[in-house]
Amino acid sequence: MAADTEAGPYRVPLSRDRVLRAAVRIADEAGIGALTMRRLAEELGAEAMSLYYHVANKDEVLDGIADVVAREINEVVDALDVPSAGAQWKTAVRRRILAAREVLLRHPWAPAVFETRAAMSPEILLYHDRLLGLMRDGGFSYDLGHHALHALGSRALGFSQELFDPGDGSGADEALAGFAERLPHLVGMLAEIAHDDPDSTLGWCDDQAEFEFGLDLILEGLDRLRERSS
Amino acid sequence: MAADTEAGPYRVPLSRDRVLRAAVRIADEAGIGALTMRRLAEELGAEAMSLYYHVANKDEVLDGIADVVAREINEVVDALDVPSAGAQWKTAVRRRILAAREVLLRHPWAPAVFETRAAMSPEILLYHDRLLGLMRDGGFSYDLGHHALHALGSRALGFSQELFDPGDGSGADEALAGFAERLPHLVGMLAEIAHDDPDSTLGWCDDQAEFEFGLDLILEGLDRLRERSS
DNA sequence: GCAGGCGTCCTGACCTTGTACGATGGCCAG
DNA sequence: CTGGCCATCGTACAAGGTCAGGACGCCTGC
Repeated sequence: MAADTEAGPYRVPLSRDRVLRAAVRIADEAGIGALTMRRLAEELGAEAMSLYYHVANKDEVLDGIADVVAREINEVVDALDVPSAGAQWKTAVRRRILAAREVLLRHPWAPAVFETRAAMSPEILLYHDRLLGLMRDGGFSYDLGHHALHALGSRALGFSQELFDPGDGSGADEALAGFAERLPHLVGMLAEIAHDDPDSTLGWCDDQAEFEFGLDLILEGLDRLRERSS
Repeated sequence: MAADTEAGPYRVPLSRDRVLRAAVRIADEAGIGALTMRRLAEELGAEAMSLYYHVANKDEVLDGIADVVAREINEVVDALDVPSAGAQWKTAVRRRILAAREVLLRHPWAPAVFETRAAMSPEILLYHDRLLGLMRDGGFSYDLGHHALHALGSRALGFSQELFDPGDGSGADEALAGFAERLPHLVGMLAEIAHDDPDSTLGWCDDQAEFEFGLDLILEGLDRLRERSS
């Protein structure tokens, strides 16, 4: 991995590109919290202040790594070749979004960074343009396509915001058990889920399955609106 | 506002509650970025280190203000009295979520804080338990209710994650115009939207309308699944 | 009435992190 | 050789979270 750290007699020169790649590496391996300018310089065998010749400030680094991931998504997604005409739009969009999701699963820090940034990076725009294109192939009006992009929200890029997460297997169960009598429905629900899925701990959820459920719900709703409008 | 800053001969003593309230005040008025321990102490007419007698650290402050807002949501939402039996579940859930959204609009920083925290605070759990209760009134199985909570995601609490936001009126339009020829669908879409809504700048979106569109799409999808399963 | 303890608050300092400013050293044109 | 530019670095500062150790008042047991 950090092959750049050890420099031979001739050191590879820095560049905006090398800086951003190193930043992604750090975030992947040690989490976005570990990404500091000093740590980043170290990864490149340089000093912190040297980075500033290639990037304006840390914000630009964050924008940059968001763009790197977005580009990676676009590369993966453009390699897909799924027919999208008429009723096939739905499968095409579905495939595309699930492919994007796979990229994000390789960069778990990326959603958090996307959320913070303005998200109007060229690559993100490109991604949404193509997605909208698939919908147009399916017969969407621009108006419906617009609504669709908003309805999908972050799901369009392959992740969803879960404010309610019934236990990742961590200590959440006990916290919940504390006022179980005040949470009759959640407790009942978790009991049933645990029953259905015996080899999981109480309250465990299959993120992928839930993501697809929500995605399909939206896509099917959109498809109905599409049919109605045509 | 900062009536506590000026202390008479007798100063109001600190307390966890006063600290959290002051923190919410600062976030509301100056943004979450302005919320530092020193600034918080100042707001209370005290010194930074004094806060640590009432809260363990800043993380606990953030957890705390998230809980304050969640409590505010629950208060508003519990005051609602909408019938939820059978097919009425949908309106009940819809009203509840839109009411929660109104609270969040008063605390624009809250979504970002919710996203960061574990979100398993008692108040958040309570909120979701009640929401699930409404669905049960509508005839949902626990399994479908579980999927529903995941599908709603952050929308259940009244906000949605927008990674694609075609211009808040800021300089996004020009950025977009830069590679217009590479974004045919987005450009076409924005042209049409601007046309439909002449009194808005190019690309402006009605957040509230879009939120409701996405919400209704999901609720209707869930309602269909409910009918099919009964 | 008084001393010790405890609850509450504060002073000072440390550490991390981003970054401003200017110096350094190599390299190339004149 | 020499001046200038490019890329890198050293030093230093400010902001912000937090630790260690007091200071101060009130309450209680003797």
